[in-house]
Amino acid sequence: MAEAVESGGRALLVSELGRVQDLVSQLELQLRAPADADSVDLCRCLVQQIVALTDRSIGMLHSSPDLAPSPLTATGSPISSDAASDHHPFRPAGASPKKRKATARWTSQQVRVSADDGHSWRKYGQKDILGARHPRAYYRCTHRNSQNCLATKQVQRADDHPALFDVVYHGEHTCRPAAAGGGSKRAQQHNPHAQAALQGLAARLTVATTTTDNAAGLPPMTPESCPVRGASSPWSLASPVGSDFNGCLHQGISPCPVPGYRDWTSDVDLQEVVSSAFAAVSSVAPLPVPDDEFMPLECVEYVFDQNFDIDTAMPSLYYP
DNA sequence: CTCATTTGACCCCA
DNA sequence: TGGGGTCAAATGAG
Repeated sequence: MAEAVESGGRALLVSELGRVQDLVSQLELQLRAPADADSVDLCRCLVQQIVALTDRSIGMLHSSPDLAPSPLTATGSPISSDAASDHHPFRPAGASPKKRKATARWTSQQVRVSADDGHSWRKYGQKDILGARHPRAYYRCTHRNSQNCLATKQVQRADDHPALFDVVYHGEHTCRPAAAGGGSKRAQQHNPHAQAALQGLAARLTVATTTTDNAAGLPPMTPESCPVRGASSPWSLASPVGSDFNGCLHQGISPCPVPGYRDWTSDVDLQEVVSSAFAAVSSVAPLPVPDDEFMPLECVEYVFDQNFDIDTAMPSLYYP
C-alpha cells in the first residue's frame, strides 16, 4: 500500500527528473551553437522549465518522505578504497585487500553519474591522520607531468558523518581538460548570453563551494566553520567538479551562506548535477551501503547520509 | 605495455 | 620529534 504510493511517487519523480535531464540536454545543445537572439530566448525558456521542474521535484520529495533514497553513492570513477577497510563492499570475496580492483567496484547497482568532469585525478598517497578516524587520500591532476598541472586535492571521510567527505582542493588546474571541459569552454565563448542564463539558474541551484584558502580572495572557511556536513546537513556533494577554482576549496552542499559559491559556467557541470539527481532518485532501490567505503571522487558524487533527512533533501537545489 | 593504485619510506616543518 | 604531505617501487588491471 504505502509501497504503491511510494512507488508511484518515485516513478513520477523519476519522470520529472528525466524531463529535467532532457531539458538540460537541449540546453547543452543550444550552448554549443553560436549565440543569436532566438537561441538565447530558447535557453531562457529551457532554464525556466528546468527551474520549474526541479521546484516540483523538490516539492514532491518534501511531501513524500518515503521517497528519500536509501543511502547510496554515485561515484564518477573507480576510486581508491579505504586502506583501513578490509570489508570492502565492492571487493570480491577473497580478493586482495590491498590492491585496487577497479572494475569490480562498478557493480550493476552502483550509479555512475558522470563520465567526465574535464579533470582526472591520480591518487598518490594516503595517510592516517591523527585524531581522524579515517585516512586522508591525496590526489593530483593526472596531467601533472605532461602539462605541469599542479592541482591537487585531499579527500577525507568525515568523522561525524562517515557518508560524507571533506574535499579540499589545492592549486589550480593549468591543464587542458579533455573533450568535456573543452567543449563547455567553447560553448561559453559561443553563447555568453546563454551562459548568463545558466548562471541565473546556478544562483538558484546553489552548490555551496566554500574556500579554505584565500587564494581566490575569499575569507578562509574550514569544514568546521561551515555547516556543510553538520547534523543539519545530512548530505554533501564532494566532487572535483569544482576543481577549476583557484586556491583550496572545501566543497559541499549546504544552505550556509557561501562567500564564494561556485559559478556554474559549465553546461557540463549543470548536466552532471541534474543527472546526479536523476540517478539518485532512480536508484531508490536499496543499494549496498559502503559503510567504510572511502570515496574519493573522480567526477560528481552524491552521498546520502544514512540518516537522510527529507527536510533537507536535495540540497544541491538549495533555494535561498 | 601503459597507467592507476597501494603503501612504506622519506622529507619538511612546527 | 611527530604529524602531514609526497615520493616511488611494487603490483594489478585493461
